[in-house]
Amino acid sequence: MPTLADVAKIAGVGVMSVSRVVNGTRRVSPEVERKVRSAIEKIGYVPNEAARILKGNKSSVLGLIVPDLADPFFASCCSAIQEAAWDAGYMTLMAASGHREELERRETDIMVQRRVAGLLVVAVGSQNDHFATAQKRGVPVVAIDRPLQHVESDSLTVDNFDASFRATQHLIGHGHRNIVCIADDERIYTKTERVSGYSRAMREANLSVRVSLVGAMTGLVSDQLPDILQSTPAPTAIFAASNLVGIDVLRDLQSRSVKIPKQIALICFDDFSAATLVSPTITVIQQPVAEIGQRAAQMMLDRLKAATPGAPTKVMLPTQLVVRQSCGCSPPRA
Amino acid sequence: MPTLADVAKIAGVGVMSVSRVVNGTRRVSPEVERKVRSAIEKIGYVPNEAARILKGNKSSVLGLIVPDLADPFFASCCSAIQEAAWDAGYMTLMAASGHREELERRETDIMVQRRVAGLLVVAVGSQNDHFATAQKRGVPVVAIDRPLQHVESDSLTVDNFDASFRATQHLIGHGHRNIVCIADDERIYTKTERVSGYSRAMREANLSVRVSLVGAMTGLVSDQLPDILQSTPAPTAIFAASNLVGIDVLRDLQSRSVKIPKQIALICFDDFSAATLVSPTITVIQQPVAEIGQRAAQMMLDRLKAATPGAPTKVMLPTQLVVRQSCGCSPPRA
DNA sequence: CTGAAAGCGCTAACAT
DNA sequence: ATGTTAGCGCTTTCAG
Repeated sequence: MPTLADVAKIAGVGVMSVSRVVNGTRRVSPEVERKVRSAIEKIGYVPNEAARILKGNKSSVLGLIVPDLADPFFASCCSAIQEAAWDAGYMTLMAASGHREELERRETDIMVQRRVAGLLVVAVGSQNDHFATAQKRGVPVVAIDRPLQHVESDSLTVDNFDASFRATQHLIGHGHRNIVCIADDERIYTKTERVSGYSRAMREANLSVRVSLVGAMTGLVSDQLPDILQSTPAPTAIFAASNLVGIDVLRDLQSRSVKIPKQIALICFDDFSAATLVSPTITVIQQPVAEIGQRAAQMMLDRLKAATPGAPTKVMLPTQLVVRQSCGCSPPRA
Repeated sequence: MPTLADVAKIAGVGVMSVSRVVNGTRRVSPEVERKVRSAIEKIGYVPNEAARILKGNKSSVLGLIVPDLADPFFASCCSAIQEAAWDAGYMTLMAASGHREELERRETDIMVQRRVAGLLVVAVGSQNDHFATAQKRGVPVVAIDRPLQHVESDSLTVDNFDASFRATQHLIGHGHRNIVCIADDERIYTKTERVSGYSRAMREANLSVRVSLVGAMTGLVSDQLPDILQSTPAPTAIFAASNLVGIDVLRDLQSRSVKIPKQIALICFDDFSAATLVSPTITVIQQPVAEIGQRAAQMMLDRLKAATPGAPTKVMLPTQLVVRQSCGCSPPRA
């Protein structure tokens, strides 16, 4: 691999002239510039980034850790972040934590070791001391989708509580009195917020709160749904606290030939591509995915530019209730 | 930031002892090891990766460039690659080319400049000289999903031709004689292979080849479909050469209340999550997404381990025709 | 088993 | 406007 010194030798100039031409740091005589450029061309010189980082201790690489890179929601976030980062001159190192705190910790440590300029993260655990450590080392952290427990940091979330609250009110407005909330049993921030929003709406309307947890520990949707449907008073609407749950519910309802929204209305947190393909189409709470990624990246860039620690910035984005057919607003097959 | 020398000073030993403890390069007396470890703990030493790279000129980072990080197919690939890379001690730098060759070129150059150990890429262009340059610089390239035109490299693809050939034969086997192939108008390898596979099957059966191109230049599916349906002889089956096209076709057929598979049968290249949620469920050609990522990563790791240039490895994975209802095999709502 | 010194490729700071 | 020097933090090499 040719080095800057090699270029200097061939061009017959000092190393700094070469450095100046390469980085455009200062004016250089056209004569020298020409010689340097042709030497670079000739031996195919490419600057060594590692040496630059070693010198300046700044890397223009951002770290991004999410639970699952294949999940459509996270993938869209990553996509938006990567694009915004690139536009600002940063590359993005991505890693999936597989929802495991231990892996997330190791990935975080390695990224810090690699001197990433900043860390964007959808955190999966509750300890989070590895993020505190990162910050102590001068690596700013932006939490996405969920705030960091026990650790102060910038964060960018959506208003899960309010969204669920309004979605539930929407169902109540349609005259539903027996509304069941079905949620994953994972204990993460977004889920508890969503359940809380639902609960608040129900209590405000003097209706009884009925939450069913499904998942690895509490059983599959297909196991639980019969019980839910046959409980008394019979539920007339379901609020699915995630699209994964919603899709399972939908599939199950279809296989039982339960008519939506006639027999059971359905609203689902998170949009999904099939929501407009099935009949009836599914009413969902839509998160501004691209905006989340974009704003999160922007927060990081601002933080990096400022270089002042400063108080953490907390942004909470609104969601949108996208009314389709499954809530009973408009007749299906319309 | 504390350095290795700082640790040495505090522990009262030489720098090399510290280095050896940190890397486990050689045996060190327990006494020294203890002192070093406690010193590391005390000042929170973290090795500086840049210095390591500068010394060794090897970075344990892989570069990954795909057209779109949010696309489910690419996202799944990325996910599998990242995981396999991590298990082998590599981190992954990801970038989206946005289907633009110029951007892809810049990203490639920057990654080479960053001394990535290898480059995995779903290439979008036809020039590809930037990949040739990368290889010349000692950065191996593995092409995923499509081979690199004009450039020799390892590649991992799926057998688009054979898959399309057999899917078309499947429709012919159901007695269909008028089968239309609808494909994106992008001029990429996978599309042409798919159209070729379809064409071959039709010609072998002495049936007339009818290909419709849709997309930015040739018009939307919703614009084209009426013409296609009303052409004579009336088509009784559609082979959609991608899931994007398939979903558009499906949506359009639904809105026209065309009965699938009774009036029109449908097979779609690429599985998609909605395919099992809609009624009838959609027969698709399934690509082994996770395996593609895994094997591609493995190819890269092998190549890095070997360190010998050697002849390019070309792997072509088989696909699977997942028979559901839309092809007419089993009655819908079964 | 341990330490000292050299140098990886680059740029900031100082000469000229 | 250009060149020279020093040193970023680490590991390889060579002595002890």
